Amino acid sequence: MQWSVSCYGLIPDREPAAHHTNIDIRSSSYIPRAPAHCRNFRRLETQAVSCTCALLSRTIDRTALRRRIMPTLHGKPAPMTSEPADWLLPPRRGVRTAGGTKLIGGAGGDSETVEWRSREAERSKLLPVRVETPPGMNPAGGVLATASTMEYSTPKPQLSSRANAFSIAALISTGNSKEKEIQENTIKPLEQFVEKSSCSQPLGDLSSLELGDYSGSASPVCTEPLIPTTPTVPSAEMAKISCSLETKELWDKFHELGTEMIITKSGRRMFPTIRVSLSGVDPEAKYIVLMDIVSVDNKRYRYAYHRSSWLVAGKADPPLPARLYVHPDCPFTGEQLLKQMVSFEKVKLTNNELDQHGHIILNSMHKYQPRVHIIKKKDHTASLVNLKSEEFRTFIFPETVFTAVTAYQNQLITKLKIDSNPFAKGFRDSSRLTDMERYCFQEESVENLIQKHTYARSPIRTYGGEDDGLGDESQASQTRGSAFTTSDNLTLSTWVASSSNFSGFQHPQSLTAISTSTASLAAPIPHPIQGSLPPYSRIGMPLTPSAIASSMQGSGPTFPTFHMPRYHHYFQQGPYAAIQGLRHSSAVMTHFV
Amino acid sequence: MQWSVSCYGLIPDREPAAHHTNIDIRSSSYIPRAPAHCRNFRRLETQAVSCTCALLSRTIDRTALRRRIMPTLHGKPAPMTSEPADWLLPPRRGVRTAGGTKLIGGAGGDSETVEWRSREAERSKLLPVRVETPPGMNPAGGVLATASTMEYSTPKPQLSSRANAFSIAALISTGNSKEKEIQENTIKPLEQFVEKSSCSQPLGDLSSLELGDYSGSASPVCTEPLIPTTPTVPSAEMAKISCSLETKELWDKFHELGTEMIITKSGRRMFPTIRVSLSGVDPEAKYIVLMDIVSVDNKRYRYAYHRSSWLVAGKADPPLPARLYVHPDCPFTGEQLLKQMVSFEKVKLTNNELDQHGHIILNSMHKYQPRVHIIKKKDHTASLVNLKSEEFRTFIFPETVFTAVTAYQNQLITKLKIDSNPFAKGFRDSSRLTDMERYCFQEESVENLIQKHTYARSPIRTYGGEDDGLGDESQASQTRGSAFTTSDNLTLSTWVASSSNFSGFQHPQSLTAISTSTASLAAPIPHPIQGSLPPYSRIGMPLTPSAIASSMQGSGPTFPTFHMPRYHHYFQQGPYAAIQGLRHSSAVMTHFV
DNA sequence: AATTTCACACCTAGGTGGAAACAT
DNA sequence: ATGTTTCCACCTAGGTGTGAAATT
Repeated sequence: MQWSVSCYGLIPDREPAAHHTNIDIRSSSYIPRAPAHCRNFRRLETQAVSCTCALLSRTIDRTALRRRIMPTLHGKPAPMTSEPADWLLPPRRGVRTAGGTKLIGGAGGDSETVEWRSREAERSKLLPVRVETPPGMNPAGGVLATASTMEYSTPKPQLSSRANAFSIAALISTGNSKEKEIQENTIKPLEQFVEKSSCSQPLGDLSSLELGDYSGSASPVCTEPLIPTTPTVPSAEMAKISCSLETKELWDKFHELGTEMIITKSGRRMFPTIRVSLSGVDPEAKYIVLMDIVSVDNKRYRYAYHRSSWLVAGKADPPLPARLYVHPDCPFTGEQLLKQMVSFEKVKLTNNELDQHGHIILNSMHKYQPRVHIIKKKDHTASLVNLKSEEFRTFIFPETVFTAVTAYQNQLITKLKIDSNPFAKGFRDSSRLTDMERYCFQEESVENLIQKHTYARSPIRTYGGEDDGLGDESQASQTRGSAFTTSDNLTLSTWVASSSNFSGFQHPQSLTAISTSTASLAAPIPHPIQGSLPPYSRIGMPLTPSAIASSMQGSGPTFPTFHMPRYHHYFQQGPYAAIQGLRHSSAVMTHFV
Repeated sequence: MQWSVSCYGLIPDREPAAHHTNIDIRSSSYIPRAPAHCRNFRRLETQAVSCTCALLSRTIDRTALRRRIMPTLHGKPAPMTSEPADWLLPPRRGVRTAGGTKLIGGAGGDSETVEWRSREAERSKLLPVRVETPPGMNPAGGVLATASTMEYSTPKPQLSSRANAFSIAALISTGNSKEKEIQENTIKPLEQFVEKSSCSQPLGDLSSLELGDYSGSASPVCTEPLIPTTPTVPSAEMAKISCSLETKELWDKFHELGTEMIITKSGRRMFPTIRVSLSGVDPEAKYIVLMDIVSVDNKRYRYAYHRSSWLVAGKADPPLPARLYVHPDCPFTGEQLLKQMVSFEKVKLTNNELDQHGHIILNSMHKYQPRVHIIKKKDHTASLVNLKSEEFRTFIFPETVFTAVTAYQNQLITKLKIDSNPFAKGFRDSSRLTDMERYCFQEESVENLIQKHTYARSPIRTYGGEDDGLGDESQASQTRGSAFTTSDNLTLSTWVASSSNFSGFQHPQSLTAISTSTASLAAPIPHPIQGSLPPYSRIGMPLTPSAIASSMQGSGPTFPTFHMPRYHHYFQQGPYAAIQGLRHSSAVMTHFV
């Protein structure tokens, strides 16, 4: 069985033989990506053209098969008879050249059939994964979602059908009220777990926080605390601080599907990135902004491919050394915080217990909640270790809950990551919006939308110096997070010392909806920042307690610098950041104001 | 006339036709770089193989001709009869494949001859460019330099001859005593200019520094000061500070040839990078480290291609707004400065007077001297504007003098940049050291040398956290710079205010040799830091005086962070950084110690 | 059988010099 | 005739998911 591909629009002075490639998809030797002479096609063409011919046909191994094909069985009524191992994946990307794409061959027997079957099956993954099919949803699992809820008519049957099924548009809540309502009325599986587990957990030994004493150790091995939800009453000054999550829409998209974050030995960035805007700070004061990630519950999970859902797989694995990630630009002046957002794009997650890079260490298949802390450097004459004088507040955004994984479980998460993370652009379907589709629906291309939003708004989070046209998504929506604050004598050292205890957990139940808050969040139970200390500065050394402590003494300013690469990077982070709603959920969730 | 090339060692399953390319070098259409199917060869082969077949033959335009061929006429006695416009450049890079290289064709008439002529002529550029042929040097200009001074026998005549002429080894002072002595006894043309101009310049109006008053303006247009060389006596504390230039050998190499730095509208980095190590600082104190670039003299230069030398072309152009470049990691703690070097790799040079990015603005074809300043943040309660209390010192490394250009003038500088800047690796001759040469001279490959020096030494400038094997050139040689210090009431504001005056200049005459200093450097004339203010922080805004001022108030620490990409980047910066001497010129040039 | 690791193609982001086009 | 600008191929550096292989 052979597929062959012809690419149009190539520079004409190449030999035709090089343009035409025959690949035996049954050959025992797997063809990795496009061969060099195929990849070269791309270079011969314009930027917009993606042509990876060799990938039109390939075999997949068991694991990939199970992950990619099996989940779709659940949602699709079409009977599956053949062994999954015999299936073939459809081309991972469509072939699109300047002149068009044409499948020439494809003379396969059952393979071809199966390929189409699985392609249809994949389309069924359009809608968010649910444990139960919610009322009002298509029981079949959303095979028709593309056309029905997104108001797209059926796309071209060949490559574009699958491509469109996973298109940005198909995965976005574009404000279409019908789908919007359905989603809001539906219990998301992740939230089910979160809320169930949070409710089942007692408050626990949060009161016995001062047992351990690792504060003097350079590399204390501390365990990860659960989320304490009952903060003390903050000082009036700290209470005024509010914190909003940038790119909330993107986070929401992931949250609906059940966010997963890859963890690797060498460390993997989070995507989406935690980005917050702080307000209510004193422009003259200095602040430390940091984040950590704490367990949501005491459970280990597994992903049931046949049900496309997460299941509890038992008790949590032994806790790992907890780490703080201090923002590399710390300390900030209040003035800075008011003008610019704080992006934690550089934080990395790892499953390596012995990590020496200061990455945050997590257990795979566990559920986690990132937290953002802000500490006021109140006393610049503070000693190195005695940090009892500083105040801090903690903000939690429930939509940022995620499951740590070493490989993606839910294919929709993979798809959403690919479509929204610019670094994964190489895996996108280049035929997402073909010329035909644009013509048929008079719809603006994604690129146009991005451009519009890029230039229609003025950058509010940056100084105006960089005239490179950045500023897209600068008014992207935000959401105010719930805040836990303490101004008592709990310190970073205490966080370290106390983190060897497992604490009870109660997830903020009312925070899953935007713009609401409950007074129960202000219960006067201290909220220690717990965990071992992160490495020192940019140098890669573990941050010792004294190092973190010394970083908070004094009132030194962040000296002016000229470059903003750190803030550049994800200002445009793929289609989502730009085209997802301009709403700004400005409701401040702090009840201390 | 046609050249054709056959590349060996390619992956065998490519069509032979694709391996063999015939290119009419007389064709009117210029072939830019290697065509795609030729470039592809490179990908098919190993990393070490570079194959850009199409460049074996090409025509060049007038400008390139004048710049590249004409200079070689001067040094070469061979008579030139034909018009330069008819010449052909030799292949810009050699063709080297895993299996070897073979010139198949080459049936040209005079073109071929001329090509060989110019190739030989290029070899004459081996030695530093000199205005006068110094005694002891080959009067012909060094055509035989490769064989004679480098103790290489005549290399292979074809591609490798030229390749070797520009090899790293040929351009390095490898410690070979014979050449070393010759070089040290020779007056370099740039130094001639520097010293002549410095001597001919009166001290000038250095005393009338406080005339202007731009200190309150956000974007004051100030002129660039000449180098003041007579500092006041520093405070005892500041006098202890010494500053050494990292990668001095690389700077020396460029200095010998007459360093040129490209300036572009959008800004161009410096190469080599200004990197200094500071010692004698108070570990507990906070410091600001910044740099600026000042005119060396009041002259404009032009490059005489036919003489391969720089000539004075008249008085300097009107001065441009002077800019300070504050190191983006400021403020530093003294502890940090003692542990790590300060790299100004991100500073950019521009010729755009209206630059809004905070890049340093220079006049093309003018000679400049970078300076490094360190300011102690003495009083953390200082007001925003009143900065009269801080002390600072200035360090000048004469080997970092350069001429700003919009296009390289001296071809040897181009060659050295290409060979030493990793970003220019694409322009390197892959055949610099062929297998044959290695065999003949039992010489270690450049790669081996780099590797040796990479792993033989332990990193001393970084914390040990990053275990990625970096640390090469970590003990690379340094040289102590001359220091100008003041502890009087001259401030950054004063620098701004006074920079609209042209000041006299006296270049430190004794600093061209390592480890010497003259007492005249300590003459008690204030050394203001002058110029307009750089943009604010990473945000891209011009740095206002108050911004720079506020950055120096308080005693706040640089908060610990985890990543050190900024310090990674140029730790390995091409062969030179690694293989150029392990000497550490540790002689401290400050006479205040 | 489930999960983790690894090498790798393919991106983003941006630093190089070359050559032609442009400006003066 | 000389100097400058622009575009581009070709690098460095590193962030993506992929699928086979390794590990548990």
